[in-house]
Amino acid sequence: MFDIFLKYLTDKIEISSQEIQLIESVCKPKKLRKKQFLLQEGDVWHYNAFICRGLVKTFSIAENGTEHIISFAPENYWTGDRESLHSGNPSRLNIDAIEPTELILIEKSDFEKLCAEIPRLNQLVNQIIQKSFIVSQGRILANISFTAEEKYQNFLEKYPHIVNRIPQHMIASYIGITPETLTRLRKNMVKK
Amino acid sequence: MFDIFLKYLTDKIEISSQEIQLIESVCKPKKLRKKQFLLQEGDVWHYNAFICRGLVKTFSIAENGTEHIISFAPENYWTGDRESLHSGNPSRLNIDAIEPTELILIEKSDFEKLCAEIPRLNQLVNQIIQKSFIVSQGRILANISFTAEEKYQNFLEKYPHIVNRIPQHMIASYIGITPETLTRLRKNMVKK
DNA sequence: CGATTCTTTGAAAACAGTCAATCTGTGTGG
DNA sequence: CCACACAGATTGACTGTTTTCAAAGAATCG
Repeated sequence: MFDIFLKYLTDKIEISSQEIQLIESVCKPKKLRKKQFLLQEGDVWHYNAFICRGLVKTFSIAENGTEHIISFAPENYWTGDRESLHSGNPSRLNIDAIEPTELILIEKSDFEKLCAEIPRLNQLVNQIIQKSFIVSQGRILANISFTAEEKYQNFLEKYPHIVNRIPQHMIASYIGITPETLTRLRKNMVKK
Repeated sequence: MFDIFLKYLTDKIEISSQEIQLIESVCKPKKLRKKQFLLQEGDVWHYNAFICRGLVKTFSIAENGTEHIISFAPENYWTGDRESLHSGNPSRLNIDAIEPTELILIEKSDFEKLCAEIPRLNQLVNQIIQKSFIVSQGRILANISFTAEEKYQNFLEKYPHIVNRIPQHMIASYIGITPETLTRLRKNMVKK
């Protein structure tokens, strides 16, 4: 499992074998079964999590019980709740596994030490956060300016690699419409 | 104008007088009249911009000419297009002044030098980006899970300090509804 | 196979958008 | 200082889209 993470890292930055050892020493591998929670509302999140295999989703649950999906994270993506991680407050989010998943957890304090020791890693992390921000700005624009159909199209274009691994009703949740509406809108799209 | 920026900085991080000189040497003050563009679609954005006084908005223009507002930035906020800044591609966004505005521009290359020279500043920048990301995640959740009325309520709660400086139709644009719908929804809220 | 999860369908109701007209307040130029 | 122009807000009537709820069909998994 660590080898996957290592491959990801060495693809992005140069690291010495000493640094690799340091990193490995703080990595906690974890496996999730389908539907198993990685983070549950009310708990404090204090990790950085890297997905090696599988697929998880981050979501919030409304008072009426509806799930609203904030993000998907397949292999080679990071996940977690940065808000809870940063503030130390109980999370309002949930993360669970859509597929059986293998991931690596790094404790907040360990991760900070790593970043202090390995400047390139620190840079990488900051780049990732910046990129996440840019992506989420794009999603906001889609949210406020696109029609339901355009939002779906946009999703298909942006995430072709994971579309067929995600049930339709979760895509509906992600783009902010009901599953029924998505069904109908797809029927319309086929016609054209 | 620089004094405002300096106050902001010294409130957040410690800086030596030498560093202050260095910073000041790369700051370009700029004034905008109401409705004046800071950035126009198609241009490449290569600054970091700090608002000292006034208020600007960042928006995208749809094919039919509708403006979709992605963010507001009043005094003591940063603005710009991180996507264009990062990629070097022409921007798809516009930034213009809602109020007469005074701001400070720092060239991308100068800014990078500053960050390299002043680690605390670099840290501050990364914190700001991380915070922006957390905020935009919250906005996405609001977008996909709230009703129009809740979105408006949410806006009032989150931005009380600037609500009365922003015309209603711009708030409507920001939350992704038409100005007419906002009018009606406000009338409903008064009743209760 | 049986159970569960996911998708589809239908009909009605709620909601939001469009377009055009009117109203209100502000500020500028004569 | 007034009148007029302009931007912004509101209203009405209408249309179109999306949700809701309930039920029935697929598909998948153990």
